[in-house]
Amino acid sequence: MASHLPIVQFEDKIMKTVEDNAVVVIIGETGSGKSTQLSQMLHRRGYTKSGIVAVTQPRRVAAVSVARRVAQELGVTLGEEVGYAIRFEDRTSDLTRIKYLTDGVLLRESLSNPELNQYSVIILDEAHERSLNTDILLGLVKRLVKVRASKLKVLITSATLDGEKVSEFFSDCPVLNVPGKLYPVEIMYSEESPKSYIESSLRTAMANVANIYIYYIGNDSDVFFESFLLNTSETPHIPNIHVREPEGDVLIFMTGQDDIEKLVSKLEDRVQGLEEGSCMDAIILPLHGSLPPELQVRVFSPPPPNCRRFIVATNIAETSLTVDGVVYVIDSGYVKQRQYNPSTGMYSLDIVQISKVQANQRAGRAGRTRPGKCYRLYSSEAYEEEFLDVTVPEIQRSSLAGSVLYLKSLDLPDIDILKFDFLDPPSFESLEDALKQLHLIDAIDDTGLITRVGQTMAELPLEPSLSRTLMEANENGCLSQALTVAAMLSAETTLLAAQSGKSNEKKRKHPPPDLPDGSGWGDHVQLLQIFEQWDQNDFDIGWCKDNGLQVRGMMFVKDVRRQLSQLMQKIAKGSLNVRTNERYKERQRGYKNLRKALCVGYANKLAERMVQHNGYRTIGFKPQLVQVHPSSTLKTDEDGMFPNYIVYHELIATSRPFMRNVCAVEMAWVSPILKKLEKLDIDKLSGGSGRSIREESEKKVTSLPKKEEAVAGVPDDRESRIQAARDRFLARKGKK
DNA sequence: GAGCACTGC
Repeated sequence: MASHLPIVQFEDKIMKTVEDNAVVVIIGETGSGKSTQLSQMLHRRGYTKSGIVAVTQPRRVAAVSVARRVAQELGVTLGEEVGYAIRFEDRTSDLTRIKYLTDGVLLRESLSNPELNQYSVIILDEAHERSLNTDILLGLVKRLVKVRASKLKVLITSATLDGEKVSEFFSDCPVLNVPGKLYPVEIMYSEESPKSYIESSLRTAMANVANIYIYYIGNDSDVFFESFLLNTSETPHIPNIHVREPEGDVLIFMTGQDDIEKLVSKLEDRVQGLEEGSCMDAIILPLHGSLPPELQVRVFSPPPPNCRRFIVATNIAETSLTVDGVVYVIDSGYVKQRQYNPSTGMYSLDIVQISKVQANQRAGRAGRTRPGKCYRLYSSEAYEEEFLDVTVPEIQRSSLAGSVLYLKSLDLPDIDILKFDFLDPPSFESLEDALKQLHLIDAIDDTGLITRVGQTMAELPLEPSLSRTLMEANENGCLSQALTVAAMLSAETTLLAAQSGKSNEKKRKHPPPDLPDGSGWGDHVQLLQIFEQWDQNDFDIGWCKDNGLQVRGMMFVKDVRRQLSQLMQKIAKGSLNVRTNERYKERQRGYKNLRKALCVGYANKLAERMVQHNGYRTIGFKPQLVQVHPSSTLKTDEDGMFPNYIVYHELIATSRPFMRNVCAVEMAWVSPILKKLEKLDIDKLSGGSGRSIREESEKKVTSLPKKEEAVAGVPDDRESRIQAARDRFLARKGKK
């Protein structure tokens, strides 16, 4: 059946260890079969008699596909003995003994059943990816093991570099290693880090020897450098894969859409310049998240004979999508990562060095079908000395308002959020920021206790600002509209139809004239109007296409809205049906109520316009000068000025700090928030224990040697490393 | 006047 999988030989040892220990860490490399086999072994050994075996996955597709395979191997119908649960889709039944689910779903389940009594075993799979949800589950599960004594078994699968740390976290529980089923991958390092990883990737993939003469004529030093190296016979760091290496596809890791498009066009140019018959044909395929699905699936169809594919991808190819046929990997060593700064409340999207775990994951992509090669565009010294062992966990890069509210809502007597046992604790500042934000939106009182409003908010699968908006909208009679806005914002990035290439550039600058404009109040109102119009068009798919909206995204909005409506049903005061009022005056009154509810919900995301110009200053954080994103539909008055106060959905620094998705609010609604801010006492909010913990944690940090700090992921050190990496990156990219 | 990596409830 699955006897070819390496893990099967270890069954006795694994099961003996599980029997003797409450928690076991399993280090299983790619292809070991851990995701499909562990649950079946436990089933065979009778662990499914006393409860269900739960296996969490960070991604929906993984939960579904692994469940499907296990059902097949056991010869049962999916949804019976073996099932899965993801958002909007619960394919389990009373018969279910093995259940695959996303970590988010398990977290939601523990809200209604904090001890997760239905499960006899919980397997946290892919824990090394360190998703926000997995990290919270790790803390909860650690507590559960104590609470449920010997009745619960926990298995955690992770990566080599992380295993010991997880084991320490669980009182030095045993760590078992299971080999993977990857073919050997030869790793090649560059001698030094390149000035430009686009150029360097290009050279590695397809150096153009025919152009040497032309290059010599140019006097640009970089160009000369390239020709010099090409002309030397011992140049292992310019491997010229396409010309020198036997068949097999090439996967190139870039950081984002921009770089991908640049490299794709350069590669295409080189393919044009190749001498007829000198080597095999080549197809260049971009692969990134904002590519429409029909273009993404192109990477799954095999190339025509005598043709090599070059897949230029973002991180999406690191874990989410597996491309068959890849034998060569080119790794830039960088990734685009979102980080949150709790003192400014701002997110930024930075290009940072990947971790060793990521580098190895990328390399592994070359060895799935036969021995492969990985070309690292950085030196082995950089890998050893600069790269972090493990990716900085999401919990240290995100706003924690939602997670803190969730933990508070569990109301576990023995858990204090500020002392919560995290594998990698977030900074104290970040926790304080979360408490402050939660207090501003009435989710916790001034002593840090969760309020009734907060309790209901936690039950909604939304970020706190939106949950609070729904609560308030329910009070002032615009819940239906607020539900729509919340659902639209949940899908926002997948809403607009993807633009491919530059031909659509013009279309984007002139959006279809019949899409509503938010009546000048901003983007929330516009999102509401768009959905209402779709409703008036009987949720017609053609209507979406005509208006440049992604059908998938809009269907998702409908799903989310339905789910939220169901959750709100119990407390709803008015109708939850989408219904647009035909009369202008009543519509305006509806918008006013909605904006008012948004102002209450987004009290933690408020900005005040500067006196003389259209820049805004954030309120409630270390003040930042920020701008309304140019894509916003917010209107200026007859003097060309924006409203005095707005709330924003997100603050993100790209080329500059921008507020994305804003809504005009009124001074009268803002005043109570300002008063609340004046009275805010952070030490009281953190239950009085704040100061002592802060001092303790500061002491801890200063007493550690520098190298240890980096390993422990201490934020200050991390930031300087990120900054250093960014400086190096910018210097290489040659941004003058 | 800008453009966002990837997930998930």
